[in-house]
Amino acid sequence: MINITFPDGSVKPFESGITGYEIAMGISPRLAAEVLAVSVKPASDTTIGKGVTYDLTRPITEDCSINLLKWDDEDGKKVFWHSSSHLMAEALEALYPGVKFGIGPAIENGFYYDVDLNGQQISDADLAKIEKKMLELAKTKETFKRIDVSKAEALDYFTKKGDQYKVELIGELADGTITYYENGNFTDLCRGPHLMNTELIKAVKLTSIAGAYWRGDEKRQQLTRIYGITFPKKSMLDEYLQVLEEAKKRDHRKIGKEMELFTFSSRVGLGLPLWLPRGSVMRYLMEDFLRKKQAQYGYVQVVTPHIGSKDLYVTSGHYAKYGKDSFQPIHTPQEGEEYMLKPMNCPHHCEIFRSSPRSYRDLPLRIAEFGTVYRYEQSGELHGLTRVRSFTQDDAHLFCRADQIQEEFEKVIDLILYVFKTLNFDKYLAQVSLRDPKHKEKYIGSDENWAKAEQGIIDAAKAKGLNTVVEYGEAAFYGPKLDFMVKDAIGRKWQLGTIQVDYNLPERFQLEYTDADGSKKRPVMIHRAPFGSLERFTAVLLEHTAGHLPLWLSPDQVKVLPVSEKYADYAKKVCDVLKNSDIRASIDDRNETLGKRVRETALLRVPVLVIVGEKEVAENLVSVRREGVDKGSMPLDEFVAKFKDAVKAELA
RNA sequence: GCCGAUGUAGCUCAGUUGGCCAGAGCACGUGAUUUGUAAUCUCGGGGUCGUGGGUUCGAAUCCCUCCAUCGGCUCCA
Repeated sequence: MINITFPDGSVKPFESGITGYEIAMGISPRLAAEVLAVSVKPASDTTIGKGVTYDLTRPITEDCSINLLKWDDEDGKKVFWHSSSHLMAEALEALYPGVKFGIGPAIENGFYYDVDLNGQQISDADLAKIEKKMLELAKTKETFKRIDVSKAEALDYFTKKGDQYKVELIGELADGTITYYENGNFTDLCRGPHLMNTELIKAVKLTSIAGAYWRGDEKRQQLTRIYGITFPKKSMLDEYLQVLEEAKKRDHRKIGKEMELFTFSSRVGLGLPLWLPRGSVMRYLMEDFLRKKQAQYGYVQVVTPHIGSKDLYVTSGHYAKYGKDSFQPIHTPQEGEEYMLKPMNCPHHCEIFRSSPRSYRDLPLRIAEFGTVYRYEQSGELHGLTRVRSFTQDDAHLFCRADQIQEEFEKVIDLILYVFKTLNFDKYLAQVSLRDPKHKEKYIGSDENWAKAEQGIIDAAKAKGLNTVVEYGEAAFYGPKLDFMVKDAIGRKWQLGTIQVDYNLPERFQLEYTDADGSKKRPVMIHRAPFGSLERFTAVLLEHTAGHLPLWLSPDQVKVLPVSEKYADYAKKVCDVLKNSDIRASIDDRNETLGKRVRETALLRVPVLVIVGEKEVAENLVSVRREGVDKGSMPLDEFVAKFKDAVKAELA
């Protein structure tokens, strides 16, 4: 007998060898029909991490805690999509004889399979045919069978089949750990786990075809990657397609153009954004917003140049690591003198720390800068404002003592949460990235410091009540970190806001402070950026809000529209009053119908319209429309007061 | 950087198998109209069909080069 612990904490005994499916059936047949796989974490495994996902038919043979995975669980979806990729492979094999398979994993939204079509061509037009075949096969309720095989057997099978990719993969696996999965006529080398059968897959959409190198190595064979997504219900697919459609509408590149926020020019250069006047208003507002808050949190603001001598980056170590792939050094008339565009602000800030002797009383020293940095991203990687070659980080470096890490983290978390709240990101998750405990040698800094910092981060996240996941091995070589993942209005995830501990740069720059006992100590450095970069944040914010920015951040807050030219003078007067009250207002008294001007203003996403005509002039009123909703008319001063209150409420 | 697709007016797009001076809507200019909450009407200007080369009697259309955009790959201090 074995003891199995359920998510609610209850423990029940079972026969050893019981399967996830049998356990689910024991609870209810309805649950069993819905459950996709089971997460098993042996009692002997005392790490914080998740369990291993088992097939529902795989025997469970030791004391463990389990979690029955359904569609709503990330890992449940993974199994579903992984099985779907096998189903697609089966369909491909049926339609394209001789096709060879690379790898076919589940990804965040669906799955893909890298295939070598053996000289055959495939285009978008063929996808429908493959989808149809998949659904046809799915209906036959093929079971996924897990089979243990020996290495020799597996090598023999795929060598005979002529699939050199699988042969290569098998070559790297240890004998005794190799499994096949079989569905229908398709046999694949696969660790699993999989669904019980294909019938659960009710809706299929193959989304795109792309080239991908075998094992991501551009020197090797190029394979065809086919992307797809599947669902257990047809309605879910429809919903998903609708979200895609919505995402297209919210594309920040499109909205940025419509709202006249930013543009690009190939003559200026790839990936170098030009902020237009309206976008610049927005950007300065974001800076002011954060600068003000940071001042409250004890930050000091600095300004540093856009270039630095090559030596600076040799010292920081970045030259050795990234120099080759960066913008190359700038030469001067002086022989041997070289400067680099700064790829980050930290080295400059380290030098600011060094500019004067520091005492433990000075710590934490929080140095902030909206620092523009330049990174030579590969041309194919550039994308709107999310991936550019010049961007401005809302950067700050906190120099502190080891025992201050937790408190500093807590403060930064507060700051980030304030930013999220003000900009209406209400769904987020914190990811704590720690060392890989099995490979401590990969990281610099002492064990003691790492342990202290990691615990500090975890405790800070807990103290702030964050919904947290811990990932081992995800830390940078120079320190652990905490990242925020936010979900936008249509459910997409973005990584925003990051806090990182750094043991490396203080060492390289020989940073020191004098401690209470007169001894020299090395400070810890924390990098943090709530927005990440103004460019990327703007992109995410535009997609999150579909361009309907909060009032305080709208480049144009109010548009004043006279019903006809007859009321233009009154409209001008109203507009002046608004401007004098620090409201970003402008007038549209063009010789166009009111309907047309309302429409155009709405398309520019100006949040508030003030309309004045005969009645307003006579009674000294304004008629107000906010985000398409008529708010009726009111005296001008009442409108100003209400408007200011609304802005204040947003920033509270 | 690599693979694939795309590139026609400021924007969104038509342009059949190569064949009259290359089209539409919006935007822009003009005149009329003086408008009450998402598109008033008139007339007009505007394009080396991404670039350079080639095939052809003839190229937006076919071929090659380069550039850019989009989707992936790789990378992300």
